[in-house]
Amino acid sequence: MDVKRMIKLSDVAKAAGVSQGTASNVFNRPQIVRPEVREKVEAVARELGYSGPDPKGRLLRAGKVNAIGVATAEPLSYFFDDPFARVLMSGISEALDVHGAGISLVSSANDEKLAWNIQSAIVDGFILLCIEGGNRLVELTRDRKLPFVALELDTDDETIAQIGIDDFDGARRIAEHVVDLGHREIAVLSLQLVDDRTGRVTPDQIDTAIYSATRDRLRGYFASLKAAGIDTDAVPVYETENDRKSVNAALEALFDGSATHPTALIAMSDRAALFAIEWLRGRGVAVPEDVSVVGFDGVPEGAFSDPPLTTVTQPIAAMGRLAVQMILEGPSMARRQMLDVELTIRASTAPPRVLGA
Amino acid sequence: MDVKRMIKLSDVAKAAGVSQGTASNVFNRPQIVRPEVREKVEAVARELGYSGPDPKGRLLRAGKVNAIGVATAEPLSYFFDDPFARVLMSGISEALDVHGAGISLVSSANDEKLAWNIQSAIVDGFILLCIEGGNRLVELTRDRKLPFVALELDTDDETIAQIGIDDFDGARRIAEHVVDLGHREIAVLSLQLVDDRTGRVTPDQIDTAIYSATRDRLRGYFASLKAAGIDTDAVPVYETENDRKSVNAALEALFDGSATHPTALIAMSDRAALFAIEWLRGRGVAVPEDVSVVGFDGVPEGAFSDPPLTTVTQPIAAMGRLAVQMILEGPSMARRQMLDVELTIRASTAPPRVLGA
DNA sequence: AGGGGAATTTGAACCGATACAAGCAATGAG
DNA sequence: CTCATTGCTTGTATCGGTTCAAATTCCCCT
Repeated sequence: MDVKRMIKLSDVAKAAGVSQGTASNVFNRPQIVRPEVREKVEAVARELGYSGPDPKGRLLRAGKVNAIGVATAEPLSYFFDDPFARVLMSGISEALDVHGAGISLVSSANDEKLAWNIQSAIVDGFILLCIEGGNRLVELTRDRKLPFVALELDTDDETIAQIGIDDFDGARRIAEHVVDLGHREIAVLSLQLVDDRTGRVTPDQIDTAIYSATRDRLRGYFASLKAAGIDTDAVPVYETENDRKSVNAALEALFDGSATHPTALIAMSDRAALFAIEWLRGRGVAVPEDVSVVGFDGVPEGAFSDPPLTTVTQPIAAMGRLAVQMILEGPSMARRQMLDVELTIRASTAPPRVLGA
Repeated sequence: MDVKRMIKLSDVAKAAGVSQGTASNVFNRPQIVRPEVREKVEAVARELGYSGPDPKGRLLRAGKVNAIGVATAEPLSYFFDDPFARVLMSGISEALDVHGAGISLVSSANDEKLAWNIQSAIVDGFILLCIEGGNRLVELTRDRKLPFVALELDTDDETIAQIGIDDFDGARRIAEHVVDLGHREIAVLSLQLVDDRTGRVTPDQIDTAIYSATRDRLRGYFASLKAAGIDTDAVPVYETENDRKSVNAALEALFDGSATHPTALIAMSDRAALFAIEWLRGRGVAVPEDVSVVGFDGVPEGAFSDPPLTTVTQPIAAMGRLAVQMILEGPSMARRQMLDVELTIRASTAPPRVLGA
């Protein structure tokens, strides 16, 4: 036998000789019950070792949990290890603290468990961190019929509440920075336009992208390049999977093949940019003297890389705060929020070396 | 009006012309219900927009939440901003991932809200992060009558399940390192022995400490100093509040007053040690050439400070994993677990400058 | 003493599910 | 043809509370 059955409110009520309703009031609205009755009930409760109503019961009746779930298709430790996630969670925490609400972390790298965890999470709403498997995440969450907002979700779907950044504008501005420095030979390390493809992209493939952020960033880059009189059809664009392997493959194609090479590399993520810097320095190519490199996202590591990375910084904490606000304030807010990004110019960019100098 | 009342299992059952029990089975043990019935129910559910049983209801019946709460008397963002907390949470996450359980973050800097949050958290157990206000936290949690384990709780209370480190041994070993280098003029930057007191401590105050970790570390230091033939009664020990202000005050007393000063500073926390290094360098005192400094805890920043900090490293992630295990495996485990620490020797310690050299 | 209004208390209905004993129908064995 | 089995299905109790209309009690006033 376990410790004998947990005693509950009705036990206390019976033992104190009052109705369950009154006992409930003793704990929830003590003012409305006569002091002597209250004390009697409290005494009995203490004697029986009863310490307040079980939240599980209250919950069912109340409906409100006072906690929101943050879900992602990664292991739980992602929330504490990943720099992006940490800043985001910090923003979320801040906003939630103001409301006195809690956070439930919902996650699993394994799809089956993820589904179950989302289905059974006890929360009032979800914030989805769609770094990976975003569509699946949205699909699963939609079934819960709770308010939710998606972050970093790469789609145009207007039926989903989401917070994003102005990809086009961010891309446009960083490309502008690059051409303003005088670069004309530019290559792009893109993220994926469609699944499972890497390598050089032809211009007409851009409009068939299924990932809208990739597409918009590309368009942003091209807008600035065109404005500078560069023939964008001739600009090499390589799709990568945002990992070292595919980035290196793209770099090999760009640098090993021909006599000339780009003087500036525009990467669509800081991660890719940092891989690129590493690869270049490994080859004795100086950054930014020989080749300038820019990223996108503004992860904290970019500030400490060597050289520090010029990039487009997302307002990550602000996104977190806004997400909480959208959940808690209900559907009164616009379904799609687009935040402005900031251009962060550090030391990975410089004017191109003058020929023959 | 809101969206019309959420439809529930009994609605589906009624609409499908089956009993609620059968409807429940369709979702929980589909194998045992005849395929045609199952399909009928599923069809009705889809039609009515019912997507699976509400976890709130299930919860009450099942009793198990499949999530554990991590509580601390700090704002929520503490979990993501503080380096110690992050490593700990990472360890907790790892262990929880294996069990497929979730995490609820329970916290609030405000005592009243903290109490409420702990009382109403929907969890199977708690891990208490007792950095601050540990006793209050324990008191609050005990009332929930759920399994819990306290981390960094500074007490000898044997009735509380807790995970700690061997403070005495860690202290002994780092002090040994210091005397082995040849230091004889040593000062200690202590944490608090009792509340609300800072400044120099007399030897006899040590045994009246209410904080056992502080006391044990001090005893550990003294054990090594005594073994090296140093008169511990003459060793200056300053209580600080682990903040810049009280650390600086102690340093002023140590370095500004007299002609001689210690050649080694033993701080009881990395935080205090890092403040000390900053203060010393601000005065043009070279670390470790003029003064060696050691810390305690092994926070990640210590590895990147200038110079990198010699310290006692706590097995933080291991503590997190163990905590989860203790909660999930029930009371079968020993109530008090003491983990070994590791001596991390970096560049903030060196032999003392030879006089007149 | 009687009446009216305020202050408490009661009892039962819910909240949304799961579990389990008991019922029923179909199949197989004897 | 009857009795067991097997395989679903049903009905109802239970999980642990909160809520609210109705009933009761209390207090004060005329």
